[in-house]
Amino acid sequence: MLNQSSPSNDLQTGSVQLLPAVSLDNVIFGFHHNELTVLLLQAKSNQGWMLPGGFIGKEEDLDSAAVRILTARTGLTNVFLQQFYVFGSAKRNRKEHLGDVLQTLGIELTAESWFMQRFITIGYYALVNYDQVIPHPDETSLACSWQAVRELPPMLFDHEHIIAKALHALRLQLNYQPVGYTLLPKEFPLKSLQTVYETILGRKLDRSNFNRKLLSYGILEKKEKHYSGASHKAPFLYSFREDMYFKALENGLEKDF
Amino acid sequence: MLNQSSPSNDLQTGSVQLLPAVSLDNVIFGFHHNELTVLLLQAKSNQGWMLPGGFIGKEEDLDSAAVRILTARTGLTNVFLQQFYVFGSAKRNRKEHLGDVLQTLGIELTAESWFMQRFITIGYYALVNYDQVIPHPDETSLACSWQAVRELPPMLFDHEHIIAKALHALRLQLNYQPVGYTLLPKEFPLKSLQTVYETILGRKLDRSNFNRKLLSYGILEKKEKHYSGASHKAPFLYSFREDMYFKALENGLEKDF
DNA sequence: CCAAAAGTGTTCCGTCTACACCCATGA
DNA sequence: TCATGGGTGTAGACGGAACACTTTTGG
Repeated sequence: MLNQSSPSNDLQTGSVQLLPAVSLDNVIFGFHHNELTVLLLQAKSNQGWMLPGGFIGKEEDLDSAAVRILTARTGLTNVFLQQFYVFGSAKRNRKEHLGDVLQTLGIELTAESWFMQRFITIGYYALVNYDQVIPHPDETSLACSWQAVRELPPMLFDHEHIIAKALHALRLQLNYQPVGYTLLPKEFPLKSLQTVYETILGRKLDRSNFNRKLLSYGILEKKEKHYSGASHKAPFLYSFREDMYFKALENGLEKDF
Repeated sequence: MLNQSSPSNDLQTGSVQLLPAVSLDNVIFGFHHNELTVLLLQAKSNQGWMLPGGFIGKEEDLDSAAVRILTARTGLTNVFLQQFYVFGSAKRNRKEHLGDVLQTLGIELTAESWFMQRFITIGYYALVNYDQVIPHPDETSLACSWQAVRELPPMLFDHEHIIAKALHALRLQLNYQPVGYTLLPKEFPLKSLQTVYETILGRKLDRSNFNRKLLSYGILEKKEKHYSGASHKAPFLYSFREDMYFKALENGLEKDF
């Protein structure tokens, strides 16, 4: 019976029964030093890097599993997290590496082992505030740390491809949904938000036009000036108007006149 | 062992081993009598309607499975077929109905039966030429036929929701990818393409502006006039320039000047 | 000649783009 | 007072919406 063949392992979820053949990988984007970064795990076994992922409980919603996995590595709850693609090529070779990982854990492998079967993986991407994350490696990992998207370390499996696809989805999202609420601190100068956009899109934007456009959406609220001590005009700080922001996430961005 | 728990049934794929816990549903859109239609199956057991779906072979690419399932019901190969969402709520109740379906087939059900487990399903949508489809019901179905999207019959499971989500994805696609190649005959008047767009979007478009816009993409090629016998000016026929069309599918639509 | 639908042109308006100009700040 | 970067203004290009006018066709 299927139930018996699933291992009652506690890798991810205590002794909960897991859905077989399906995994989930989170591409967690942060923003630091004007760079777009991703939170990655480094495998103990062979020093390769991988996305924080996991499996889905037998009676667990997909979205809940994604949140659970994200929370386990970052400590965060309540972030923007969205499914973007299912990677289902039959040749997604987990196998040759996964053997190493599991041996490190002392898990016995046979040809029919649950872990050796073919997996499809569901990709989610998240946007989180870099400063609020406390990276937690899991048992199979040497390290859990941020890496610049522009110069990724050697990645295992097809995870480099998954990141590329996530970035593509994120760029599309910019066109019709707001971005930034979960990436930036509560209050921020417009220039920071512009840099976020520029970083995601990979190109420069015109300051004047960017300001006008973003303000026209009505999702920003002007706060007091911020004196940084630099020898130039102090910029105004802004915060997102939560009600408007989430409405815009649902319905898409449109100017209201 | 997992292998033994999967049924060697021949519902979908002969006696091939299947991926457990994952199914795949195709939303196959056609276009007929100025209506957007979907190809549906009617269950023998309770007369409810459902999407043509199936399971994935143990060593089969996801995309290949989607094509196989589509081909089985339509006879078509080589159509536009695209993954759009994974439905992973734990409460996706296949169960109460699936029992009926399987009893009709004489398959024995126990609580631990393979078919009774919780499934996630991967949604694909397809755009096909209505006239080229020869609907083939499967063994569990009374009928396989086109139904208007605007007045769907009573649907089983969450399939009405899946169709709604597919339509939404299709509408988004119109903004940055061309549509129509697989929906229309090789040569067609611009008015037909406009009706396709209007049907998908659910609103009227201005004829003049539509023509200008579509022609500006450079994916259409003007052919000879078509005399229909109606008492009005004969429209020019157009065909898609395949090279341009597929380039635009990849890179998105942009006018080239 | 007429109705119907295709084809073409025009005007209006809002948005995007590029760039210029002024303002505040600390050195 | 100077350099730096923030804030604001503006002219031109571009694209979408609405609508008018012309052309072709069969009756």
